[in-house]
Amino acid sequence: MMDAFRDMPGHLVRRVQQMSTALFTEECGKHDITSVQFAALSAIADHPGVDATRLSALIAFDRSTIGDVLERLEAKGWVSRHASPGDRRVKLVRCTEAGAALLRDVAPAVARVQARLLEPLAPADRATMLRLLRQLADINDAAPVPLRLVAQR
Amino acid sequence: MMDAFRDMPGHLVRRVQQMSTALFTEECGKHDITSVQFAALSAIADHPGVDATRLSALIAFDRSTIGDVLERLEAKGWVSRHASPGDRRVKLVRCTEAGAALLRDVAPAVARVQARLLEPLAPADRATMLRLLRQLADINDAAPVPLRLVAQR
DNA sequence: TTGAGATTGACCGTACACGGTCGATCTGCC
DNA sequence: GGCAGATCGACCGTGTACGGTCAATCTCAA
Repeated sequence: MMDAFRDMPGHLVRRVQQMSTALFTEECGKHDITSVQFAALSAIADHPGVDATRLSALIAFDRSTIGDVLERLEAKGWVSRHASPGDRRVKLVRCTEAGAALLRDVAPAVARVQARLLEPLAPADRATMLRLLRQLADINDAAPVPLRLVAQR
Repeated sequence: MMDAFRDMPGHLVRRVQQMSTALFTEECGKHDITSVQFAALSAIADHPGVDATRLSALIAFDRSTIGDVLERLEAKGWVSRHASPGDRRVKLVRCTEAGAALLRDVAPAVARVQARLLEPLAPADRATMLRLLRQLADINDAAPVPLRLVAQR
């Protein structure tokens, strides 16, 4: 029973996530962007004029975290925030030209991260892994109450 | 190409890790322990008298992080730290009786977390997922230079 | 034996994760 | 028309991740 936690899916997922982050830093660090910032910027580019709450749902970020991330993206000149004309509570976020250029520049490096992450697996297993991961994530999306909200109580 | 990042393994792994943490909090939160603290305490119980550096290697924690985690474990009375008789730089960590009791108490909840995390998958897929995750983590262990160190340059 | 280099734990700074609160604002229902 | 309740962004506190530095200490080779 020694080191039982080594075989626990929770621990293994944490390890793989760690490898993923390390790969991202290695491939994209020179662009001064993190994986979290890339996901946010990417989603903003795909959804011009989103607000912070909708964005956090799109990329599964905590609402409390997204504010800081947006601030860093804005400081780097990759996004701009403007008050919504219709609702004075809302700030709409848009990708700037510099942000779009950066997305184009890092795209190859990001693709390399995804390839290298699954590279140790047999080719057939890579597709399986992707399918199973997507299945877990999607099922959580479709759940009547997302996990996070359950955990809150 | 809309929302391409949704299909990236890196993003999916982050999502699944998120679900794992949420499940752990839901099942074990009432014991006032996090998944990280559980892994550390569990490893300490299995390796009485480890030092912080060796412990961080056992559970794949950052050396900078382990200090804070140990401090919290010690504050809760679950571990004790003593200077090593042979090497005055080293502090040896041991699990206390209270720590051992807590490990026994949370064991069922931790088992539930692991089961619930893979529950959405077909029974055959659960074993596959576990195998592939383990394969990725193990290969990183066996690498001549672990990923983190590569990233450090 | 002594000094160069490695190792250890403490500490710092930045980035995330997430639960919670607050004031401002919008909504629908009475 | 007005108020209860929902929603928005900002902010706070704690825990984790990780790269980096520092002083104390150990090791080994010259």
